[in-house]
Amino acid sequence: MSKTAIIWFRQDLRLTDNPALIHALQNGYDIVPLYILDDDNADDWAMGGASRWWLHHSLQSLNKSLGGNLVIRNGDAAQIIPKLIKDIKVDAIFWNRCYEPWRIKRDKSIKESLEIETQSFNASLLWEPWEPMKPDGTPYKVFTPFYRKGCLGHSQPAETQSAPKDISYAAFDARGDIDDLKLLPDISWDAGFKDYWQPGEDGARACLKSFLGNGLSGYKENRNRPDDEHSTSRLSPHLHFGEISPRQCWHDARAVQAAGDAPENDVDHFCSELGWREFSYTQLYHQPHITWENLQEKFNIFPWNAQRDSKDLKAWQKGQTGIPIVDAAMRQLWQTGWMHNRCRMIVGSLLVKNLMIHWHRGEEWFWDCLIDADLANNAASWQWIAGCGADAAPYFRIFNPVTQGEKFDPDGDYVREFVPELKDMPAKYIHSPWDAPNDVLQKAGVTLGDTYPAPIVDLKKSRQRALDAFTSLKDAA
DNA sequence: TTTTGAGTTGTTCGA
DNA sequence: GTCGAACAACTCAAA
Repeated sequence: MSKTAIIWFRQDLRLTDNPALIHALQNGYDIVPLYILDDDNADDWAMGGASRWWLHHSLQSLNKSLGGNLVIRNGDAAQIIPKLIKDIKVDAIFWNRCYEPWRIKRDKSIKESLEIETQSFNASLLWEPWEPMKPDGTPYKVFTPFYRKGCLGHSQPAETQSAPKDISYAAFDARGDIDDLKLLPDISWDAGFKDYWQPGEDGARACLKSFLGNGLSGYKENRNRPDDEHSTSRLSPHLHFGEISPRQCWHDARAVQAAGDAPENDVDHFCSELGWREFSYTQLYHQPHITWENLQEKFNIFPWNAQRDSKDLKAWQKGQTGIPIVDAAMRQLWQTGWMHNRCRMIVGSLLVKNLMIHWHRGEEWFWDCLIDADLANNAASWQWIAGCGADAAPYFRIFNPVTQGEKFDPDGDYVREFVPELKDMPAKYIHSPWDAPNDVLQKAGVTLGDTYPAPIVDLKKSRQRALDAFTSLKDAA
């Protein structure tokens, strides 16, 4: 007599190294693979537009790998799952854990309410958020000891498990249709996305392979260069949707090192970036309020400039600030659904410090626009750049976008790619066109305030204003 | 309990 | 052009 199990796919849209799936098959279950788009339970954090685009294509890829057997539902998982269990004769349900507060709450409630066997597994993290703890049992608040002692001192990341060879499916016809989830936008702002990305497990594997071959060696230095498309792994959306496991990224990178094809310090640095992802998840798990509340309470009285929200925020969002590297980065985000990490810091610093706009506005915009939008990483990183996080940048660390541009995009190629109005500007002035002599501007066909905006903010004055605002916090405390 | 050393990612200024 | 110091003081982790 065959047994049937639902495999509830969530942020683990893969067959390789998928513990819930492998567990079911090893224990002789026929499976019903299921995906539920559950906006009902998501509180403030229903998936953003760019993420939905990615999800649509990732589900199509997964469904293909599953021989067209993926069951699709839309709505409250707490109602859908009991109904499915009743409709199909199901003996067990298995899933891989998610760590967003709303999902933890929902999954716990579902687990308690079901009368069949349920079991959850770890597919998304190298270490569970409750594993790297200080000797006194509390979570780390500083990255370096968290990673070195808490993570590396805890255990080696588990080995990668192969994809199952044979999958037996339980008979079930009412599968539903991915198209009915209406994940793609009505207005086709996503036109450029497909040129840059291949969602799905095959795309994820290709992405890792390309990075290990082209980007890993030299990563520690080159990772800061937005003008070099191979300088970062670009694995973030694949990791977010679980199309590849962090364990595989870790072990495959170490294997390249063992083969002598990448220096140890580059591989260490890549692994520590995976560690930062773990750190974000640990923070969110132990302090679920970080999505909206300043981790450092003294920031609760910070004088954010609410008046600037409308005009300056729009200019920032649309890449029309008149500051080239910022505009290039914000347009990269809009066009490709992704932004280089170095640039995320630069645009974040400008928004929060120079424009003194609340980090919530940046958090919301990134949530909607990023294909790799991830609750833990997004919240923790915005708190970091705003200076109110657990292990945040010191307040006086305010990025100068001109200096940053000259340092990390020295030829201006990144700016030229995304800000074509400036494509004929010489490298010397491309990061600060307002400093260029008239004849240089004229030759490049640039008229500030006409063909390209004049800067919306004076960098020097606004820097000082931010410093003064932080000083006022200190005085108030 | 107390003490000590350290803390992702920067900028500016002056020698 | 290059280099080191100042930018503050605080919290965290661990001895």
